[in-house]
Amino acid sequence: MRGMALEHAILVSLLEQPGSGYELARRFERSIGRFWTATHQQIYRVLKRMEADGWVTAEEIGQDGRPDKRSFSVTEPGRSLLVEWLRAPVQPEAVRHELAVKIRGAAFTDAAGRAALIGEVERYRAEHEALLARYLNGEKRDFAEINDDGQRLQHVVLRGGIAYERMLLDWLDDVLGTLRAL
Amino acid sequence: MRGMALEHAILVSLLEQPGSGYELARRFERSIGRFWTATHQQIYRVLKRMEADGWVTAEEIGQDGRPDKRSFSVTEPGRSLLVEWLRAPVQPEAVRHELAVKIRGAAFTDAAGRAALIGEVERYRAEHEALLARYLNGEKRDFAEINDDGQRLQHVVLRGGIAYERMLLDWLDDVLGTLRAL
DNA sequence: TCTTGCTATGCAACGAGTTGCATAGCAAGC
DNA sequence: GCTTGCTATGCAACTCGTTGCATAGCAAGA
Repeated sequence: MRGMALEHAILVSLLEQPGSGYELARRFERSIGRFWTATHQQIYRVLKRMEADGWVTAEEIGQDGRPDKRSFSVTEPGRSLLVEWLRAPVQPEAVRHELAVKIRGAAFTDAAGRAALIGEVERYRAEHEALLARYLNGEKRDFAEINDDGQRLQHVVLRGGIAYERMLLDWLDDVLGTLRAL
Repeated sequence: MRGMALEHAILVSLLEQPGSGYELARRFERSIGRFWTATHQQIYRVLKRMEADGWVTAEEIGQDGRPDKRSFSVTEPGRSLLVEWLRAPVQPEAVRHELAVKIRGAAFTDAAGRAALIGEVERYRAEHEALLARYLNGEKRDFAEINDDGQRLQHVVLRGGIAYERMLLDWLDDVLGTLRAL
């Protein structure tokens, strides 16, 4: 019961909306992926274990014109496991900020190397600018009117993503200024 | 040459200042740990591999009154490996934000569960408030006067940490407001 | 004297995450 | 007709990170 965190993200996602492994993988590429990444291989593997443990059940759904799928729902034991986990302390996150390592590493390269890094930071910045635009777009689309608590909670998490991206863009400008002034 | 990222963080740290595995582990608890976490077991294991690959060399240092240590420095091949890596694109980070999962999970628990989560968020907030205070303190201590490029780069990374913590505290207030209003 | 804590190093087992590959049917465009 | 791409599922091998444990000397305080 240590790591086992993908399980919880899957339980939340399936409680919000039952679905197949494939559908889950797509959600992890979109909304859930903002705060928890996972590949389809990982999801199928964990889903199988969760099914064996009785936290989720699958329903076979025959589709015409495309392969059958197995739609998963959360069982009562699964739900109470999640509720229990919600009460547990938040574990300190494992930080892994590659760009920060590169920036400190810039002290040990030459002018050409620093110029290349500046280019990389600019590219990275453009990516995150586009990401912020997508978030803001999604916010307008999905949260124009708020109807229930689930939506309110999804919205506050999205606001976190937006705040993060804005902070990041400001900091990247600071980084670019610093690198250019060396 | 895929993940292999702890290696780079170690190279940067050893270029900034040679040191033993133990000293590195302490640095990863402090400054480097702000953007890259690693345990001493991991560090020793990787250091051994890096030594075998010729990226670092060790010098035995006998100390009186405490165990001998092996102080590591970066070799020329190690340095050029780092410089090469600096030019490579920044990989997209694997996000893993447990608190966000819990917040969305709060939709599926009762009032008591939500109250417990609020308590957890408050505790988490207090932790990060203390962390911000430490960062600001370290900034005053270490960057009152700036003498070289290395310091300038370390400072901009620290400013990133400070900006992150400020953003996080604001967002946690938003989260607490949202949870209390449910 | 005994215990706690710090420096200093490391092994072994396990669990989680990544990468590459494989299958299979159907739809859409060239 | 052929290729590309999407839905849908999964295995196998590997690497990375975590956890628990072990050793050993010295310092400081109860």
